[in-house]
Amino acid sequence: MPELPEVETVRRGLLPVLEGKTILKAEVRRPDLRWPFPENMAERLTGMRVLRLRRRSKYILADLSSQETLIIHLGMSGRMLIDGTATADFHSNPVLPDKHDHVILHTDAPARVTFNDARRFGAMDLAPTEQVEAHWLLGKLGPEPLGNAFNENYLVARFKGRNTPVKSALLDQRIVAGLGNIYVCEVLHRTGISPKRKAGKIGVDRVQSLVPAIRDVLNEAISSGGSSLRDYRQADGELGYFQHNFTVYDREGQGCTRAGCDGEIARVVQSGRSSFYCPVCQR
DNA sequence: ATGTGTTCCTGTCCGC
DNA sequence: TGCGGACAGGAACACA
Repeated sequence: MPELPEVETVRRGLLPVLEGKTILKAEVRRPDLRWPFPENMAERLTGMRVLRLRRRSKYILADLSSQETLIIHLGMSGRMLIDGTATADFHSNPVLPDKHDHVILHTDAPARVTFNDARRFGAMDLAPTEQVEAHWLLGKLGPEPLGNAFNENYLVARFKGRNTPVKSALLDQRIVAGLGNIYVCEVLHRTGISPKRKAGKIGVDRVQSLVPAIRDVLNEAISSGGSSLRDYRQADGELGYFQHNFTVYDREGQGCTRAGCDGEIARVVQSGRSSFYCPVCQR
């Protein structure tokens, strides 16, 4: 589920139960996810106040009162579940954890925040807040697509001379940090660029058109995710469930939605990932 | 340096 | 109903 808009949606959903709150207890129910958890993670979280809950690319960063920052990545299947918001539940009605509930934070919101990740491609680490940007997971990330450093001149320069398909280039987190398979497909459809076109061989004006398209798609997705935040206030406690009407993603065989285009959405595999596109209007 | 394929893990869905 | 295979929103890593 998590590309940038989903991670941002999750972050916003977590704000009321984490930011400014204290972690009363941390349950670490296995030693690792994609990588081993840091030494004594439970102890280093317990008693800490979350000063600020930030996002960098697809990472959620929780700055702690201990001057350490908790780095969270959701991988492919990671979810943050919130429950126990009713005081009575929190204190007296613990729910039996699911087998994929790996880390549980009890806060004084009061709330129980559960990191659930079936495939375990997610990650958690702790780093000094002052140096967190240089953490090995974050240090090589490109600019935020919604920030000022990501602009037309930048993208033109980064695409110049690249022989890789534009699909791969936009998935490269060193070029721009936060896009994933869905939104790259959507952006390319919106700009009429074939995912197979080499990044270095796209006209300057078309490369430039990618920048506002990326911003628009991400902002629209965040807006939709924001509205879906209401879901977790309901009984199941689910957070960040993202609904969106895709124009190409997962629409193989269906008609192209572009006005006046009668193409049929195709699927091709590029470096192991599915690309969905319209062979008629994407060139 | 750059480009591509493999790998980690579990769950779900689809055809036989 | 079971079984095998394909596939899944990520990205580090090994290798040409």
